[in-house]
Amino acid sequence: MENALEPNLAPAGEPALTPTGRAILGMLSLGKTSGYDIKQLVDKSTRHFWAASYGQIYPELKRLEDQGLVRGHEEPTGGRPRRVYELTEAGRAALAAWLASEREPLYELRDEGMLKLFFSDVLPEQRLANIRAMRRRMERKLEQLVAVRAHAHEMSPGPALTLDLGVTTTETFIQWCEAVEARLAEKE
Amino acid sequence: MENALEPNLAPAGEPALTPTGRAILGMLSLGKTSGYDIKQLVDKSTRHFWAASYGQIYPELKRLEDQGLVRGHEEPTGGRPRRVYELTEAGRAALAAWLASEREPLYELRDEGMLKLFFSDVLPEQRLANIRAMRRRMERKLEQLVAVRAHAHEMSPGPALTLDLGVTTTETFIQWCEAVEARLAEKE
DNA sequence: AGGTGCATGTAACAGGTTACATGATTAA
DNA sequence: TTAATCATGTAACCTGTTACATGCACCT
Repeated sequence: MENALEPNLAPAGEPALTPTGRAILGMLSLGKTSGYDIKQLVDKSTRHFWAASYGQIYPELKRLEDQGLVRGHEEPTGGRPRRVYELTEAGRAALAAWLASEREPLYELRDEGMLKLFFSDVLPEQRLANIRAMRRRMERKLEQLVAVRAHAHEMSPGPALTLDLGVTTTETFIQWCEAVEARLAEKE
Repeated sequence: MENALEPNLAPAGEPALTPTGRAILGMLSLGKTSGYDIKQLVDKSTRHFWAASYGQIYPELKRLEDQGLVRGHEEPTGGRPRRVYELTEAGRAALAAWLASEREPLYELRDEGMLKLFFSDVLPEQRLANIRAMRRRMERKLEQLVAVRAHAHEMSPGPALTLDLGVTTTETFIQWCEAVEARLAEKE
């Protein structure tokens, strides 16, 4: 009988963190910021493999503060309210514990383009168009990744490596599409 | 002002389909089966880019039947109940409409391994271990993909191409890991 | 007699998105 | 003055997973 642990069960004593909670702690390790800025940063940097919405970020920051992992204080910009958060010592420890944890990391992919390709025998005349559409999407993604990489010189190893991996796999995807497109177009 | 359409809004007259509903219609295009068999097939074939659980499949089959897109009837195996579904004409048309649709396909990725790499500057001594863990996971995935590919000769183009794309990108991922691991190990 | 696989289904939960509400600041 | 951007937050909704409940069939 397998003694299956719950995926997010914290290892004795450590606070339970949601996946988004972990991501937010990570973002705060890059410097103290507001919920709004976290969203901007996510959209610029990790969105291709980890997205987040305001509806998730703001409540999560509150929960993290309740757990003592982050500390927030008001830093209004003129009359415009602004709440800035930073990691506490406990938060930094929780972040390090996560990074060192050997628990199977969450991996979830839902790719409708691939699903369309999988079922493309039903409508073979659409197959080439589907692959072209997938390639175009990947080209857009590559463009954005490359645009961010333009700041590579100011990047530390973590983000730089992640970005490079993204670029490499995206390029492979595009090359595969090009090769298959050529093969399919030839047959016509 | 952008006139943003709801993602799943059906193009006038066509039945609204959930993402899982589309996947189920696709699976039924491969032949009539039961909910149980759909789950087995998904786990064997599309799970790396499109998973499904019983809790989703059974209610969805019922909804699809209510919409007239599939038709189910009892086909017990001895005393063991079994409900087998097949596409109706309307279902086949909905499937074709989906495959031909130019709506931006759903793409969702949540990869905690990448997130760990992104924040690895907080705990640089774990970086190499994180990358190794990612490579091991990808090697397991590749193994499963290759195992399915052993039946490639009996596969039609759709599944075969999808599988090939999966193998190609996974191999690239692994090669990237190997290269970076070598670079990091050298520095130590 | 007992374990594994076949087979169906539901209820509770978790996690996340979207749309909405609100309002200040800044640049055109 | 008006649009875009900064900034926070919530409620309703959607989608999906997990755990559970049930029971037959087959093999050892």
